[in-house]
Amino acid sequence: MDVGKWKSIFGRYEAASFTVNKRFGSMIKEQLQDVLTVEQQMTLSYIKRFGSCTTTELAEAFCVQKSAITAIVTRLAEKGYIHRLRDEKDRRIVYLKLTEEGSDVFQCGEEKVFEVVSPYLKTFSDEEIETFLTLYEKLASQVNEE
Amino acid sequence: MDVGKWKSIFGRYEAASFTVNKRFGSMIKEQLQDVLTVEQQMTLSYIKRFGSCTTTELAEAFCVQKSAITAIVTRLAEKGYIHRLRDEKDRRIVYLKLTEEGSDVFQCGEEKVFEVVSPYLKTFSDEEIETFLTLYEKLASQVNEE
DNA sequence: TTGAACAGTTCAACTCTTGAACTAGTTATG
DNA sequence: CATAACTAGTTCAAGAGTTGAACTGTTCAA
Repeated sequence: MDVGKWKSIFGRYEAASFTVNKRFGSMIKEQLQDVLTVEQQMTLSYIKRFGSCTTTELAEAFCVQKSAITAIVTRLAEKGYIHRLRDEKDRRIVYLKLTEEGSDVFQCGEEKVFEVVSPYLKTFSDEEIETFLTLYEKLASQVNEE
Repeated sequence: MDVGKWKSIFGRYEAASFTVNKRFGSMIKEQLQDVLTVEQQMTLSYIKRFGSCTTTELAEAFCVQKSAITAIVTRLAEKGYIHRLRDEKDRRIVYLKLTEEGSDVFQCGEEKVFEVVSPYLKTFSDEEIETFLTLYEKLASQVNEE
């Protein structure tokens, strides 16, 4: 009931996320220049966070088919930023790890992204940012329960 | 100063937005099926909101080159969802408008997207959602001041 | 009048994505 | 044990989105 209220809330969410995502996305792309694409940076980020991971894991986290991940990983491997390691026990599995260079390139990009994004976060008070992040994280965890 | 605190906040923002955007993006794509892509739906949404608009306006709003918009608009026009109207006074300008069918297709997609997204928004209390949206909108407006 | 600026398009090249078909390896069941 | 079903990952063709350079056509100002 009160569908109108929720339509209005949905519309506000749509508009805000559209603006923030397009603008931040464009700034991030600009910072990464021609070194990495945004998807490639996120892929390195994911692997770095978990130390190593598989194609299947990445496909689930990114909500895409495994073949999409294979393509991205192949490009990153060609650039020398990732290497593939076969599991000795279960030889179907391929572990993805960052190379030394991949780790450096990621870190450098992340630093640049931080420099352009953080000024916007800093316009909020401590309390505001904490409230905002807590609610955003709550939304993320709800959405993650599939 | 206190760079560590802002790195941590930045990391939390990155993680939450990654999860929410990938999951919602995938759900939205699934709802739109093979009728429209997400970008196409957002393009129709923008035109609908303003009644009519130009390629240049869309390129600015979407933070992409004009040629990217031309490609999307051409596909939408081929499907019969948009028509192009030259300005009679300044014949360089092309106004984009939805066709009857384009408006219907957009509305139908929007309804389906609402059905899958709104349940997640509804898990918040009235106060939480209002606080969250107010802060998200504040971020959007900050980011919009280029 | 002519040159600069602007709106939009075209084109080649690239990345990302899907979905189907495939290879290779593992597990379960009779 | 054999073999069928499943699993991990890759390959491939096709299509969407994107960039950046070159282009057409139009407007405007010096």
